[in-house]
Amino acid sequence: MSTTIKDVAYKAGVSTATVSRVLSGYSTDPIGGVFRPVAEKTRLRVIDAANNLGYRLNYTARGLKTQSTMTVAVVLPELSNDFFMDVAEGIEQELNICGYTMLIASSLNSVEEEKKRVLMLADRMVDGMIITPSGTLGDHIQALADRGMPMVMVDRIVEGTSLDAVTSDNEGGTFQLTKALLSDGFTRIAFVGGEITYSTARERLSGFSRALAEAGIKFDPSLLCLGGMEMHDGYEHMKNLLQKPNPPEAMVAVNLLVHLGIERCLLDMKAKYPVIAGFDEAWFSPFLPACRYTAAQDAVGMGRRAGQRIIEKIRKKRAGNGTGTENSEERIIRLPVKINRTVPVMR
Amino acid sequence: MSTTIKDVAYKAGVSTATVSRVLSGYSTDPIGGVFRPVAEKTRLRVIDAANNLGYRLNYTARGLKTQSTMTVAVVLPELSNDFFMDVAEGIEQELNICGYTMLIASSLNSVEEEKKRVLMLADRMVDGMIITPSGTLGDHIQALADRGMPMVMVDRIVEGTSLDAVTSDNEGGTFQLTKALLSDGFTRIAFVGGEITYSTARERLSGFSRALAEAGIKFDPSLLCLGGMEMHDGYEHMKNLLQKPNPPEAMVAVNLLVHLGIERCLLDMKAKYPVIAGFDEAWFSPFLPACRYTAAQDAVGMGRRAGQRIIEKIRKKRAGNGTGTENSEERIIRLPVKINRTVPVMR
DNA sequence: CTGTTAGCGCCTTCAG
DNA sequence: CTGAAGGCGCTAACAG
Repeated sequence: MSTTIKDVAYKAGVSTATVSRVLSGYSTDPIGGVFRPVAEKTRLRVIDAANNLGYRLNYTARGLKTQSTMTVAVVLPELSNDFFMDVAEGIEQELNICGYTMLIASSLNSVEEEKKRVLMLADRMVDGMIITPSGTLGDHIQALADRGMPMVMVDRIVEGTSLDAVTSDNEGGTFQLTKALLSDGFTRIAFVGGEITYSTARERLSGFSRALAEAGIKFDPSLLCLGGMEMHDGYEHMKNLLQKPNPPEAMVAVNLLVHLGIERCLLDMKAKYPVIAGFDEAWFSPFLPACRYTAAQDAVGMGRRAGQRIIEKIRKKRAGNGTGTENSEERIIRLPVKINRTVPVMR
Repeated sequence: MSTTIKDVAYKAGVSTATVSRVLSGYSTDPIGGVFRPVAEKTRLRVIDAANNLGYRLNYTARGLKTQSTMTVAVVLPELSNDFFMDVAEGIEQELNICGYTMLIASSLNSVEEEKKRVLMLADRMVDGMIITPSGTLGDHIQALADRGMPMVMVDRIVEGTSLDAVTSDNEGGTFQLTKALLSDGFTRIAFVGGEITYSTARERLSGFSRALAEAGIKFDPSLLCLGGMEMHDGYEHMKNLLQKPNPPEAMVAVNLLVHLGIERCLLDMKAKYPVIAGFDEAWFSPFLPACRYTAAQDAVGMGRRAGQRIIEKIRKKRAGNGTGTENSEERIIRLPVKINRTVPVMR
């Protein structure tokens, strides 16, 4: 097969141990990083031999020995979703800096699939795992963490687990979004979408309620349109609202997809536009006729933080002390979101 | 550490060899699939023991022995791009069916990064690789393939390699897109965007030219705005076009991002809209004021085909005969694209 | 400073 | 039908 450490050893006239030493001792690899005592001329001979033979270190084999594969697994709910892919991009950036590789899988927003994928990945001897849980149940996640797998959650949080997490200030963001609408003079404000199995949705709803409460508004329950995080959910909710005697003047959309569904429905129905304040932002937000405010998340930043976090935990684990679950730092990082007023072009 | 085959063997009162046999012999795993002679009651004892101990097969270790890790690597130019993520989704679906796991990495559209990532992944002992090349040079790709790595290209093609590929009918799609504009009566049609290092861009340009030629139009070279595949490229090109004495009446955008840039520019400049026919389609296409036609690619389908293809090659390789590069079937699969007329809402 | 010796967890002849 | 033994490619003591 491929050329191995043995071939290099033979060609350089040294033992495999020596080859291994120069390979890991002098590498910029974060795993070793320490200077290993190998005579300079021996070292050069080895390096030469390796280059001539086109030798490449086999990480799988090394992993078997060192119990570390320099890979971390990422389990996301969907791949074809800008938001999660920005998160993934951030994670990859950070991992890459430290020489880690990212293994990615999608849970398709199903807890069952998630379980399967998580196990599959764990079987691949990954060093750690970053996950956006698809449900309210985190038993399988917690179980893995308890077995010693470094883990961090990103975006969505499962309460009752002891894992670290990186997410956005969902509550605060929605609070501000709602307040912006209020100070524009709107009072009949609907809240649209939100799968309450996701922490993000719950937190956003909570921010909305608080803003209304603080403003002393008594809320019309028929304006609470919970359920769903997808485009068609927004569409359906909007359709229902339009059929009511007294539709809202403004609305808060739980996320971008729901926001888009609403916009699309308004188009189709040729409805008089209510104003929308939507969580998430996209470069095409200005194209959306009803869009007035957006809450921009730093998805890439979230990914990066999650990446840093998992690396910390992996290192801490290797250094000896447990899974790092017991660290005293704040366990949940919440990144601020930025409220923007959409430039009202071409209404 | 984790429970191993040894523990299971001990608990079941058999040898590790026997455990291994039931594990791989009876598994639905495509690797083995063959019946191995183990007495039914022994088999059950082993299975029992494994379950009790919560045993999980270590794929890394197995890989070392079998030279097969049941993982395939996917190298894409960007992660935060709907199109490529749909492709990835398709790949994952197909791989998953056969028990393979997907390792993903992004080349950031840089050949240098691509090289690094490709090698990194190869060092992880992946069974095969699917790649969307970032450049015109495919030496590193071809080299890997020659070393026996099953590989297939997706979306973009590097000529001069002997690899299989799955892509869209870029030429035909753009041809039709252009023809649609022509039959609407437009004659001054610009072609905007297109990194000629990418086969997709070259093919699309070629389809455009053919349509014009067949219609007997003599083309104004100032309407050829080559370069770039990103939003800002579309923006800049449009800006330039608007400053010319005689801007186009219609335009073909090389892809979605460029299309969006154009739209955005038109908005900002409050320009009288030319009509756009754009390669790629999105659910928000109807929101784009200038959009008249789209060419929808089946990205998920492309991914699936690529997934199937790589699995075939991996199997063929294992079955004995080389890399499968020499198969007689058509090497390049081109999926048809669908031309749609955008419903002209709210202009 | 360097070579020898054991494995990491699993699979696979080769004998029974 | 099953067990013993050797090895995949690499690293980690332990001796020199």
